[in-house]
Amino acid sequence: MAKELAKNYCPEEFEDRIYGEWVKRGCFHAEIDENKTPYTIVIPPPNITGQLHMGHALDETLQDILIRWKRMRGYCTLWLPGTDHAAIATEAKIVEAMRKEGVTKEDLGREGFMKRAWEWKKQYGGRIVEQLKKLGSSCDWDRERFTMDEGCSKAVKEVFVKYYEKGLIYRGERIINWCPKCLTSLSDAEVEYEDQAGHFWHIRYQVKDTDQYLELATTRPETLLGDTAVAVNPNDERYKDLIGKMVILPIVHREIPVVADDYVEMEFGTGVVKITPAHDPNDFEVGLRHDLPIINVMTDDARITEDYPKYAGMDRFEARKAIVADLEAEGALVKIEDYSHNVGTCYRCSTTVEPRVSTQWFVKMKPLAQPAIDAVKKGDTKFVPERFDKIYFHWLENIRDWCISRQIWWGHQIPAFYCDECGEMVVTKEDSAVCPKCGKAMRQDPDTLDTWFSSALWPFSTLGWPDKDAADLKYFYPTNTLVTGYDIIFFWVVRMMFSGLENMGQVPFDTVLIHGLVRDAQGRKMSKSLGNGIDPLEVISQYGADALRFMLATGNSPGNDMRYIDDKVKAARNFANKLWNASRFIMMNLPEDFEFKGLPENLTIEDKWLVNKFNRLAKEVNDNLDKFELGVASSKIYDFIWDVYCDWYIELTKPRIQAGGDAMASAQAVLVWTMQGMLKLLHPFMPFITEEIWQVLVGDNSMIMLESYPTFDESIDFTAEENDFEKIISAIKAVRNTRTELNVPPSVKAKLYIETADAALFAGASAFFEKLASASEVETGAKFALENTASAVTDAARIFIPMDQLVDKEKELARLEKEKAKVQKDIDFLSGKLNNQGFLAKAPEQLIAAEQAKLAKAQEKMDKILASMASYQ
RNA sequence: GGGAGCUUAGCUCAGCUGGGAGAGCAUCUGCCUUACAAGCAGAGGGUCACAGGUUCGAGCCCUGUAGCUCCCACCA
Repeated sequence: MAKELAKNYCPEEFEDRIYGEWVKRGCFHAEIDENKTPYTIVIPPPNITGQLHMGHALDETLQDILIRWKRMRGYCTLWLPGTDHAAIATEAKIVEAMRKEGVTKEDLGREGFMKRAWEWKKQYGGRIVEQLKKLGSSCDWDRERFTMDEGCSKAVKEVFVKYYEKGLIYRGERIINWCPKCLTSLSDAEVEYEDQAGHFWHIRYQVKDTDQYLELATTRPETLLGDTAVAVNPNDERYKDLIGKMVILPIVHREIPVVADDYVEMEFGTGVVKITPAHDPNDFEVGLRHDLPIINVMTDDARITEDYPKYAGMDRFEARKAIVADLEAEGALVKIEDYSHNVGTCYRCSTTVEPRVSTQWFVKMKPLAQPAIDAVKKGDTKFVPERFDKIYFHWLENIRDWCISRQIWWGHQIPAFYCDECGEMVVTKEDSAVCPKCGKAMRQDPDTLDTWFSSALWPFSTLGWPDKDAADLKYFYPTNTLVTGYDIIFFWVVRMMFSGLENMGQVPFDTVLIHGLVRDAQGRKMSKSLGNGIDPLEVISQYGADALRFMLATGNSPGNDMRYIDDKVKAARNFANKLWNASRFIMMNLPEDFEFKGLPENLTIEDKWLVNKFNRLAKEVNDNLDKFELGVASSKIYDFIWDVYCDWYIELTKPRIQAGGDAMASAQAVLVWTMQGMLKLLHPFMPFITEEIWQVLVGDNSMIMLESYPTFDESIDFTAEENDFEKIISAIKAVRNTRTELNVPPSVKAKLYIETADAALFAGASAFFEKLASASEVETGAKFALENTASAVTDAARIFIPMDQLVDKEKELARLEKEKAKVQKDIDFLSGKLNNQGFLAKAPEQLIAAEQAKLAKAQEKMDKILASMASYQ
């Protein structure tokens, strides 16, 4: 053994070094290999503004596990990394930084601002990437991309122009969601609704030339300035005769018509609705149907316009107060009720969204949505867990056109050009345009695209598209697994789906693995405002990346939220420590010149017991990973390493190691063989520690991450030996149990008399009883006539533990009585089942046989207990 | 108003296509046994939210109820 493992498990001493070695040796790089099957994951590109949080940590961990597993399974694996320009979020950050310096966007101008933004990107955009590396992410950094890099920008233009030419993109004046703080339009997906306590202001509008009033209720009295009608239901008898009449708008004293529209629910409120087409999406629709004027009463930062001098310059909420006061003064306010309603807020800054009429660019969604629906229905893409396809269908089936233009500068500028001379518009991939009509230089649309427009293309724009012959594109597309949180399905997954289908003619990935949120210990969402976020980097520096990864993978089942609990990471760290020490034990017991030659020929029964269990483990782990049950897989590995290997097998080998010679040599070989297998199985979950141990244990410059993953070996079948050896294990456990219950300290050794039909089996295991069951010596036989001994009973053996001075007859009888009751319960249960005609008639044969075998064992055990009890009578 | 998820040991959660309830932490009892006290050996602890149903058999399938959480939706 050339190198040695450090005495203590200190992940901080090797994780960075190991990562450096992987990178240096190009282990993450995907080289196209036509003899291999590709396996591709594109990373959900984190925002360049972002700092690594627990959500990323979970997302990256799951992806890295899959990638490392597939890589070891011989696939040509590509995990393509990159970052997203995060249009609004980034621009807001830069503007904020500028504000502190007293600089505005306008001061810099568009070009100056963009220059500054790119500098910002250069400075901070790499931060999150460096943080990803801390986790051990095995991304192909040679292929790192950015949504605003040259290739992605080219793809964006290509798609925009293509959609435009196909009539899938249009420009028009619509009511859109407007964020008065970000000063831009938002898509429907970017609006978050929350219940807010508010009021219902009942206001009365006078019917013109009468002393009649129409009472209506509103949650937004300030929009009254822009009212252009009042609506009632056409079937509402109460108001039928008023339809077509005019009412006087209070305060403003404008005359507006009463219109009839089905949209109005008679039962709700007073059955009368004020119609403000410029500031409410429903009212906008009503306005279209009745050809009502649209009066915008607010500026882009949601202040009242100059058209209403009394309120001009007030923001929405101030104006509301002032208008309510004026309504009251005018006698138009009837009453105020408390009312809680849904308010749309900006998903970036949480400001209340203001619906607003403006000219924007839209993607026509219906024709794009259908193929995306069909693809999932056909099973070309599957959600894990499946239930998320319902959410996906529902969203796509009810989708409205996608507003893609944003009134900010940081992003892909819309490739549309206008002629200020003649009003001509041209959409082109070129950087500039000349008016085809009057030959004048054209002005490019100042707006930029929704950040999700470019991320929608991510699975193919990053592989070289629009160059259809790009080698990466041909080899790696469609990608395989997309791993993301359920909160991103609408923003991203659906848009990648229809973009992939429309532009590539194929789904972008075959599986969408959905995970939940990582919450805090109390189950609350981690958030900046609550200050309850846990920094993954701090966790890593305290416990190591492996511990964090293992905790995230193990505590998680697809689609479900999980809580971050420090003790869980600690438990994972302890597990790493256990593995560390187990390998130290092995290495310190290997000779200097040890040469591993695989599994030896002369396996003992306990070796076969172990090998058989390992073989089954390898099968199950692969099966679980195939089904994306990562947490189940990792906990099986955990159990095997801790319970089977450390607590049993290592202890079992100690006598052989002390004995030396061939016994020792074969034990060493089996220890090493299994350790290597376990390290490989665990590697995707805990890449650092497994690599570190591997390199010391195996040496030769080999790397575990490039080894092949263990799979089920059909040629191995030691089931009989495994079952036999289980008899020894239960006997040892029974002896330990008896001794503990009788308060016998481990230091007091006793001779064991083992009465069993498997005398040879037990005789061969005497060293184990000495080592693990405090036996001074062991005698086996078919029958012993001993009195006044304690006894341990299993179905296969009755073990006498003679310790006269220690054994309290009464206590021992009581103990046996307890055990008898337990076994009797088993017998009752099993025989009840086996006497049930229905069960015998309908249960599978195999099960019946298994139950019969269990009953036989229980009965054997009962016989032995009764025999032991009899010896006390 | 629709839809989804959750409800399992004191706590946090697993539990595959239905075949006698599991883990970690916590608790109790012994152990410094020459890899590991970040450990070892033992033990206790659950009417699997509730009520029905299907079945030879239900934590798992069906129906309903309650509580919690989330998503979607144009009742102002």
